[in-house]
Amino acid sequence: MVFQAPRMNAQESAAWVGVVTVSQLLPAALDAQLQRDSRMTHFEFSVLTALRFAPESTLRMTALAEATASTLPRLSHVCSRLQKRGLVDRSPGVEDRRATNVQLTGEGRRALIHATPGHIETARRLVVDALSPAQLDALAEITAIIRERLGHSPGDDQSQPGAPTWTRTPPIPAPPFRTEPVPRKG
Amino acid sequence: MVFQAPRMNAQESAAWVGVVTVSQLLPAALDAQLQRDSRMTHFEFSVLTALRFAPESTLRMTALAEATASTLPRLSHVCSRLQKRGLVDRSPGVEDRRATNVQLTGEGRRALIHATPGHIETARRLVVDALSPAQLDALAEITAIIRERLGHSPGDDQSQPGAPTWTRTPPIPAPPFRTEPVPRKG
DNA sequence: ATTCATTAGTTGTCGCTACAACCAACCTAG
DNA sequence: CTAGGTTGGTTGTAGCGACAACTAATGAAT
Repeated sequence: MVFQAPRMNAQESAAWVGVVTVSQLLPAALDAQLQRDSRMTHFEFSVLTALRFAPESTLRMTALAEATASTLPRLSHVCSRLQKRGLVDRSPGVEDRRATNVQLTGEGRRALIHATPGHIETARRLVVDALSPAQLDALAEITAIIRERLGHSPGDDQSQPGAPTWTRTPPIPAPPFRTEPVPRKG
Repeated sequence: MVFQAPRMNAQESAAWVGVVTVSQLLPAALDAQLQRDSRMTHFEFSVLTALRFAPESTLRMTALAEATASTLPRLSHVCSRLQKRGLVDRSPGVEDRRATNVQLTGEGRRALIHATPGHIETARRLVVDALSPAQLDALAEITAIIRERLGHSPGDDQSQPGAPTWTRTPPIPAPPFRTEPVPRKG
């Protein structure tokens, strides 16, 4: 294994500083917009959106954690608050009684429908509409690579083939927004 | 101004979800590594690094806020903690007595020197070494565009020519790492 | 000189998240 | 059936960041 110099050239540094800065500012911007316009966190929005596209508008905690690239403890706290606000319901699982099923309520759906347009506008204004199609492709590819790297921790060397290579933060992304005018069936 | 559909196609969605997911996971990963190995936040690391490359290892709060793409209140809290830990000193300005000059202490420099290699390794492992030179260029360009968009808020329409176009989160990035083998003087 | 507005920074409070500890249900192996 | 381990989830705590309110110093206008 070749030793990598612990320094960066100008090209590397520009890319690194860029991605770090955006990673710092973008979440804050998304939270600010959603808080201001819809009184919810971007993470809460992600949770509600994940539920929205799930069958029965219901997911168990583990699935929800994967869908939002989050952790159980964080999710548990957030769902408690969302439940207190009446945006989701929680019920123990029937098949496996350890499980907890989280369901989007009518009020939750309404809140989400109210929040979505502004959020997508923000997403367009800050990122999507600012980039060329080629850049969008590049960004998707680059983030996919980084996400894969983010999956495994540094000490995670006992890679069983076929087994998941990540420990805590699963690489599965949040569900994308509904794409395009829905294609006709048949 | 043309109305933009509040939906995304597959291409847009992939890029958006990608950048959001990375923005969520990358800061956590950086914090985790630095906390584990050096007992400091990534933001604290940024602050110390900014000071390290400043003349006299000193910057006033405002400059430090710009250098770290942060806000005064946040910075103030962080500097208080860093001072308590003996990593920086704070002294009132002489020219302008409202100002506060923050200086890196010897101990702060030592802590930073201890932390830096591991952090750069992490940066390489997670991002830099995973991307081709073309991708690094693309990433730098894309993040520059997004950063510019992140500068101005949506309601910020009274753009005075020459005046800064941002309100709260200045777009100026943190100082890059020292580049390449240092060029010989003369 | 007095007033008012602006700039620089600090502080208080609240909400969110990470981490660790914990509990309960399931699932084997004996 | 029961002991030990694993999985699914919750809770407690401590620390960080956002926002607003505040103080203090500067500068400009009268």
